Amino acid sequence: MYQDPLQSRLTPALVEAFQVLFEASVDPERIAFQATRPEFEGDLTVNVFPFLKVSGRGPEQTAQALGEHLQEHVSEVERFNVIKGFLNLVIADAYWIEYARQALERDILAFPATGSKVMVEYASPNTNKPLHLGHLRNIFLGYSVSRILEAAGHEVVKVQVINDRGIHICKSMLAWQRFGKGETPESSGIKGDKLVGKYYVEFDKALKAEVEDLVAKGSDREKAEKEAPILLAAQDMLRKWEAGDPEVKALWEKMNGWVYFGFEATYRRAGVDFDRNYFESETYVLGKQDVLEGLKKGVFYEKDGAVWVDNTAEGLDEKVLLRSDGTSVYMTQDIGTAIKRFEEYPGLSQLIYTVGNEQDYHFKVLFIILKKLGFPWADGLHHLSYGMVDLPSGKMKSREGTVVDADDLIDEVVQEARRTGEQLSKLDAFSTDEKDELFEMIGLAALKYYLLKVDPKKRMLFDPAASIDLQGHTGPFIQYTYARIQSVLRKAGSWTAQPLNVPLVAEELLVLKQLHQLPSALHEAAAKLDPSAIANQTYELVKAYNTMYQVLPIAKEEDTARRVFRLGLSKAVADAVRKAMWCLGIEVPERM
RNA sequence: GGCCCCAUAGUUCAAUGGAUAGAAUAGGAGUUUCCUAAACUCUAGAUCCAGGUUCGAUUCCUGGUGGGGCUACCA
Repeated sequence: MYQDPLQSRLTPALVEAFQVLFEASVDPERIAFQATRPEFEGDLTVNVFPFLKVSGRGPEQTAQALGEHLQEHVSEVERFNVIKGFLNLVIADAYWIEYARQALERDILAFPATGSKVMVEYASPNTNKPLHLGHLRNIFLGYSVSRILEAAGHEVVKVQVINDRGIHICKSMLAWQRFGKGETPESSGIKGDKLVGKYYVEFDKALKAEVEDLVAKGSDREKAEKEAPILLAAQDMLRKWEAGDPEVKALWEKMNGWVYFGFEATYRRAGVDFDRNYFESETYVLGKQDVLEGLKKGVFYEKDGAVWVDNTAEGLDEKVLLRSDGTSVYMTQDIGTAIKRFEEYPGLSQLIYTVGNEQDYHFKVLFIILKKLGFPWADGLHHLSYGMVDLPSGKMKSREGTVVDADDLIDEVVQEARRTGEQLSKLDAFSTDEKDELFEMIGLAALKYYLLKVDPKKRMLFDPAASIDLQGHTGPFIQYTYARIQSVLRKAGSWTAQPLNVPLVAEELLVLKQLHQLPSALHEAAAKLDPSAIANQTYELVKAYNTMYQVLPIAKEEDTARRVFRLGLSKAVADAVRKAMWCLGIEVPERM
């Protein structure tokens, strides 16, 4: 379990106290600290209820005895008070002042290198449609987790899977061939992924028309939906693709090229990148051999000519891995791709799949299979499962046209940032380019923070109005605080940090306590693959800072020692905020 | 049908089994001759229901209600 410096100082002292006072040995893991509630005096609280059996005394007596021991033996503990079973410890100012000094000198959000290498997969788009809001949660989440793991000392490999083959892209290709009249992104001015998406919709329209036509002619609807000529033509195209037909391949390459170019533009604007792209067209053949070997080893079994895995002992079902005609299913290629990745990147300790929770079952099965196949790395597989994004109007459904397009959404948040920014008219000194850059930064911060402040596991509601909010618990609020500090530091001119030897005032202490919590939040975020931990603690920190800023003079403080201390604290907060936001994939401006 | 996830102020989100359940937003009241008011202060407002475990349950267990997802020799 991770402990901050204070806790790792106090824990052994408490263990010792139990030994000395009660002749009892307690498991250090069981000693839990919590921040003292603001209505009581103290900084850190130890709850002694769990140890009453060990101490053989009442809660007050136990806490009192422990408190006395700590006060005597731990220099950081200045005094304490006991309320019921709660031992509230007052930590000496010297500790906090020393922490402020350290935070000014080093990056408190950089953990020592662990030597372990982690692969994070965080996008797996199909190439027949542009990216939407759901992809954005996926992308921002995965990117942030990559950065958090990096800050936590791991080496990270960021990858995406591009589903570039299959019936979906053939549908777009066929519709373009029939109705496109040679339209290209250049000729139409339409972004490549949007153009291909347009023909996917065209296909769907044509298919519906054909089905209606067939039904009107007396055909059964279900049958018509399976046998509409345009659908058969698309299936035929897929077969030609698999057979390597040069004409089909050329068209496929051309249209996928448009899509990649479009995706790249969106990724660039969103500020994310990948170290390696996996294309389904290259990986879909993988896995078959591995399944056959598994069959030989008796891990799988054959039934009606198909290869199955039996996971009933694990509480799951049986699942086909190879059809009776020998062809693969999704699971097959995922098995093969995982194996390939561990071959390509020897020594990977973890492979994290950032994929929506509708695939929970799929990954449970995948991981069990790889374990059954005996791969030692199978324990390092992890599904970072995130919840769906709902709209106020309900679920996003591409069929009903209720999806929120990623590019449009980014445009909107940036526009909103512009509207507010122009209104506040604080930016007169900015050039047009500088303004553009700033509004882009603010808009994206609003969007990213909105999506990242929520526990990834949970389904969330995307309220467009709230997502472009720039006030309150938002990314722009954090950016604003950062810019504010930079402004103070600029105005302060040059100064030299020096230790403070007068008591801290309440507002300074609150800021320091929140700053002190930030590394723990990073650790939690890394352990749980949950950016919301660091997002929320960063918010707590800037809130405390703003309160201090409001009530205490900083650059204008007349007492020099206090002045440089507050400047130092301000800079330490700004540095930590910048790094914390970096962990979320969010940039911070020097002015706003 | 089977399996999985979720339920907290009007709304959107927090809360390692611990003290009087925190924020934001919307509502009400204030703060600017002073370092950026995208800020700050005050105010009102919530654990789906019923059992159980525990010194102590929003948290764990069982049942119920409501919502969502998965459950093809489709991709």
